[in-house]
Amino acid sequence: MGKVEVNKQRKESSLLNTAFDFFTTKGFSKTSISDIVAKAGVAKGTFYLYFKDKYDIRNRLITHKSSQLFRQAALELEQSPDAGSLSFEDKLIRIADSIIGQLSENQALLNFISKNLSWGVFKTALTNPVTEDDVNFYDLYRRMLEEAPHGIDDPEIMLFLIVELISGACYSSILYQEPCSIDELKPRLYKAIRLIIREHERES
Amino acid sequence: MGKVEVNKQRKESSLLNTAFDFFTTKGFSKTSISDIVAKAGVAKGTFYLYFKDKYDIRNRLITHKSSQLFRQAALELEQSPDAGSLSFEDKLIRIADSIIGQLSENQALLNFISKNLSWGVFKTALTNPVTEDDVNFYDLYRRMLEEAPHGIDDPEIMLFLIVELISGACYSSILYQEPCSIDELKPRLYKAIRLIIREHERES
Amino acid sequence: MGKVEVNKQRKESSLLNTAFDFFTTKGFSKTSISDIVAKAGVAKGTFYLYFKDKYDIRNRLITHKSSQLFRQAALELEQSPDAGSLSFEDKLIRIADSIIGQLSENQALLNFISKNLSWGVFKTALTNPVTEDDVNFYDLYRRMLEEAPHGIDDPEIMLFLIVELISGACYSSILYQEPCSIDELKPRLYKAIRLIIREHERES
Amino acid sequence: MGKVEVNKQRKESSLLNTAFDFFTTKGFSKTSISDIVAKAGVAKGTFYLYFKDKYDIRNRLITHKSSQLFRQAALELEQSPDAGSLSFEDKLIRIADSIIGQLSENQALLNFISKNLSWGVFKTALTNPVTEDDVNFYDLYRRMLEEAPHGIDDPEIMLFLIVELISGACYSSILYQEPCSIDELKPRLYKAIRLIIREHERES
DNA sequence: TATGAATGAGGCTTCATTCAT
DNA sequence: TATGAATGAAGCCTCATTCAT
Repeated sequence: MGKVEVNKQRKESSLLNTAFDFFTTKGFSKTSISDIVAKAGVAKGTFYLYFKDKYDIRNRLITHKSSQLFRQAALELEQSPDAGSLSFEDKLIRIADSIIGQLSENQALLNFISKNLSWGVFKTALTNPVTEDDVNFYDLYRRMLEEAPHGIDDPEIMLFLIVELISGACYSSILYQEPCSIDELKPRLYKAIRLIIREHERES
Repeated sequence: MGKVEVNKQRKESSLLNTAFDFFTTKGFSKTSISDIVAKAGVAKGTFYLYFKDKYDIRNRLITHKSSQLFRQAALELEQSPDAGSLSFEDKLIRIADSIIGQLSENQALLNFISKNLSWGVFKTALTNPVTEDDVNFYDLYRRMLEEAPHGIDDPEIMLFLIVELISGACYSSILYQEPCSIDELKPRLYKAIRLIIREHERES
Repeated sequence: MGKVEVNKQRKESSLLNTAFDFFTTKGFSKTSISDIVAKAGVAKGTFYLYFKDKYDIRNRLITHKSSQLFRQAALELEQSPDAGSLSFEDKLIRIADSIIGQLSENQALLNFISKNLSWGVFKTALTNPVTEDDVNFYDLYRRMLEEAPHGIDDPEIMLFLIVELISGACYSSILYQEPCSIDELKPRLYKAIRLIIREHERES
Repeated sequence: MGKVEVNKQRKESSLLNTAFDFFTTKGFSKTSISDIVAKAGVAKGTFYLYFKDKYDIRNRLITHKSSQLFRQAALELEQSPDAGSLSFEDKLIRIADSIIGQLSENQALLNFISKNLSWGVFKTALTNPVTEDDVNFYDLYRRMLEEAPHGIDDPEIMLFLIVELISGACYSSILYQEPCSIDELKPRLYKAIRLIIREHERES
């Protein structure tokens, strides 16, 4: 609240942003604390007032950035005029499409996240928002599930399969155009996702 | 031929094996050249006679180990009594199953490969065997394709999707039982793979 | 001001002195940073807080030591009782004699400086004092020139010739008594210097 | 004589030439034996059949190259049409001029020699030719002295002073145009040399 | 005579982290 | 809370030289 409080927030933010810039451009292991504090304009010791160590700041960044990805996707879905009329399957595809879009436009972010992502970190990111405006994607997902007409078997496994498929596919096709560009891949990818969803839909 | 040549082979092997042990137990970045040479019983300088640097030995290991994974899978398929009667789809599932089996039993290998794998490296590994007994999986895959009854659309993309799905799924479920154990995951995973394959099968 | 500042000064001094000792006894290329920090009693990393690298500390030493040489010579000249009555030519000879004297008594210094000296470094040393008590010899030289009765043509070239002659002559004769001892050489050397000066004196 | 003998000569030559190329371009300490043998096309061990160590090849190069400098200067003087009519003083100036000319046109050589030259090495170079076609400059100098009309006092000291003056002056003015270009310097330099010579000429 | 694999000490430098101020 | 000087282990790599072939 007080000036002091605000100032602390500013410092932490500054460190996070600077670290993110370096991690995405130079890579984690080639970025030094010196780099970060120098550009953030604080003393070396100060870094350790805000973060336990180098890994701490990285993990906080990953969860925060992943969360923002979903936050943005959820927002886009919500604000879409036809949101009401979309099926569960369509909504998931929309979310996937939004995330792929964001990653395409921010390849540094994609690289940073993929290199460090695991389902575990991921789940944490989506379940335990770090900032107040981080989204709790799991709540959203649960709400969506309720709308599914026939119910979904093993919804977490289903999400898991989809996330892994997307994450692997994006990394390779966006960053290296391998085995093809993301645009060429999309139809195939989305079809595969739809098939996985349908497979999990409970027979009526 | 001579003693020298044999000795060189032994040294290189020794370095590769030792490095692999360290990479899989301590991790790549926490393994030092000193660690490797000390345990391999050679001088530090000797390391640089065989490998350009630390990254070089890692890449050679990844490609070699990946190749061996497929080699073993191909071998098992070939030696299977019912090999002749299997459909294209079934054969792919068998290969996947073999690889997942190997990775389940060698989690250190799984960890090492996943952390460092990309489709690019992967393709290289399968296309350009480093050792003479490394398998050229691409040839095998091409032969299998020919047997597919109706032909396959975009066979490389299909393989890509399957590989990414398996690789992501294995990492999380084998190493961390997240979101469930690999055995629980298998039915869902294999079903998803079958769906992807069918989607790529050309309509008759 | 504070303790810290004083401590830093002490550390830097300690490093400079220790480095000088090693450079003059073991030689530059055979002196390692390890040698220096070990004897100076600081950590290896500390060295790099004060100097960019090994070359940096060498250059700072050369300029500083050269400057001190001239500082001492100028001081002796100034304090000499007959200073006022000396001609321009005599003053230069006095300075040369003082420097040669110092170098004779400190052969390690002579060896260190000669091996690394060039007119460029030299001029820098005399023009840009590094410590506050380093002397600006160029100012002194300019003042001396004004006293020359008829004026001097190309005073910088003249100084250059004298310096090169002295520096080459000292190195060989002081350190190796080749082709003769410095004492035997002096009359010839000073005569040569006087001739060079006269040659540059403008005809009245 | 035999083929073997010739082959050995070729190898040694090849090593010397290659080393010279590297020393003059990369510098002595940054040139490795590996560099030399690789380019010379011989094995590493072979190097040590011809030279004791790295310093050995450097010293042999310095003496050889210095000697060639004088050889060429002596040759030019000899072939000059007016050679007969030149005074002792003029002949020395001619030699100096030839050497300065050669060094101007081969700055790499100048740099190499200056960095490593001392009167001791120099004298050795001129007294003990290494190749059969290296010149014994001392003999020539002695013959020239005999022609001097009145005789020369301390001829070695005189030569020493001249050599040191030229060598220092060349280094700075040819390589760095400091304090002026060699062409601007020449009149002053030659005049200084003439004065030194005259000073050593015995009064009749 | 010639090779080149092997050596291993040692080089320089970086960096995460601590702690006195 | 903030600083930044100090640490010192550890990192990677080079290279002159040797020696078995």
